[in-house]
Amino acid sequence: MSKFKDGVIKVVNLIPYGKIVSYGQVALYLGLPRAARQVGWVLNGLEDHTPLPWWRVVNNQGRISIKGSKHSAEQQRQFLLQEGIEVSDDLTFEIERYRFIADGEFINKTRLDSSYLEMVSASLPYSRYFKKGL
DNA sequence: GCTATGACAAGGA
DNA sequence: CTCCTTGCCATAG
Repeated sequence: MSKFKDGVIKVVNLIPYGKIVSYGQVALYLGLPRAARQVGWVLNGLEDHTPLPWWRVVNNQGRISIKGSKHSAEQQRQFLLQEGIEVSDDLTFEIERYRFIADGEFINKTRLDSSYLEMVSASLPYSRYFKKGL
């Protein structure tokens, strides 16, 4: 198990029921703001028995962009619908309505160092994924 | 070490 | 809105 893969699993497991995050967000919470593609790569390679709410990770444009073989986009849509997330037939949805925003408790559990948080909180594109108070 | 490969993201046409 | 391009970076070969 690589550190990156462990991190992805850890973060995704912290996403609450009924909430979603983008691949880029997961990468951001891992300390690697531009590693969104790798997050998808890891999820694609998960073993079937790995307990993980992988369906809560979606494309930042508000659509399901899964391409894996073991799970279909429609399957992910069904999982999301079960959690009360309104996903249209064309696999799109209002992402900002359901997006998870990192709060204090989440930050503690992810154990990100303060310097990184400070840097990322000052960056306009990234700060919106963290709650204001931090 | 080097190249190819993505369940991505953001910006432009 | 839909393409298309460029930037990205952890892994697999």
